[in-house]
Amino acid sequence: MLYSTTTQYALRALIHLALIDGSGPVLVRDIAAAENVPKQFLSKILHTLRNRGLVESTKGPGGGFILARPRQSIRISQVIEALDGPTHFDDSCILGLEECSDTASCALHDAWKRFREEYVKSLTSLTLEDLVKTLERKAVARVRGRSPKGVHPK
Amino acid sequence: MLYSTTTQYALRALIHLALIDGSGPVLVRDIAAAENVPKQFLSKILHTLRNRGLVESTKGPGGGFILARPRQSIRISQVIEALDGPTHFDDSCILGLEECSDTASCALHDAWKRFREEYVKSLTSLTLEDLVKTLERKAVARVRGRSPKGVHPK
DNA sequence: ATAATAGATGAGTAGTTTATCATCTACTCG
DNA sequence: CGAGTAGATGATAAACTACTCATCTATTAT
Repeated sequence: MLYSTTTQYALRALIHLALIDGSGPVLVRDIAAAENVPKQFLSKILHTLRNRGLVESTKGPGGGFILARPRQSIRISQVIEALDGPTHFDDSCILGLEECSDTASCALHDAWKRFREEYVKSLTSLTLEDLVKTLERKAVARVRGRSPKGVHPK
Repeated sequence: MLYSTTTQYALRALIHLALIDGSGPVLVRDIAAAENVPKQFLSKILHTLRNRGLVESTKGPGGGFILARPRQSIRISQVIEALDGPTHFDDSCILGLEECSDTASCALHDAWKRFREEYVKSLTSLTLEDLVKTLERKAVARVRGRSPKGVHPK
């Protein structure tokens, strides 16, 4: 598993918030139910996302969580960094060596470096807005796909 | 960290064995010292590598570990699978969803799929032999690089 | 005020990972 | 055979992850 459960839950919660962006605060309880995630655990994850400036919370009736910034300005890489730490995207050695740089490097350094750069680039370019659009596109495709009598786009 | 400590140690031990391939069995103690890894822990990792058919062990004086197959026929992907399980290269959902296939997929499914395919391909094509050659090439480059009076290759 | 609502937070539990220790088994050599 | 060598293995411990429980604090409505 590439990401910890914590990071997976965080991404799912933020995607959930991005999908209903603008409709006011969302309850932890509702996110937990919709995403099938333990409520109290999610509460703590959202708390650290708040400390990282990704969401805002309000207490009391009518309270809940909203995105702290517009969804097109929250990058997936920022979410992952917020929870797994900046070292996730570091040039740290894949074999766990202390000393592993471009000049004195392990056997997998070059292959891993090329790969990691692609990875970081793609996660840095993706925002919550992009994910919402992807989901909307998929939803449309599914509806068309299941239309009776073969109603398909040209 | 992409790989568990266990997998990192296993890769380092196998690369170590591949480097001195043909010189007879190597002691756990020697691998542990060279790779700076706890000896007894490494012993257990090597034991599971033996169960997976990647190394062979002999007890008693003159004993130790050797590669079970020629180094050009041990793929990096096989080493990782041997320890992290086959699910590591699965098409399992990056967001941890139960239901996430090409038809009903999460917001990151497509991006992740493209990426994972590249990743699996590169680890499947790399063998221990390739890593040994990489290290040898690097060693040569370093020696040339530090030659006095600017003795560099054309 | 006070009752209801909703997030915040400390303490504790269960399971996994990463080890360490002691002991056992198998093999070689003299 | 028996002494030494080297891997095999079970028990245990520390640290981390993924939670749960109980309680506290802040906000709103009446």
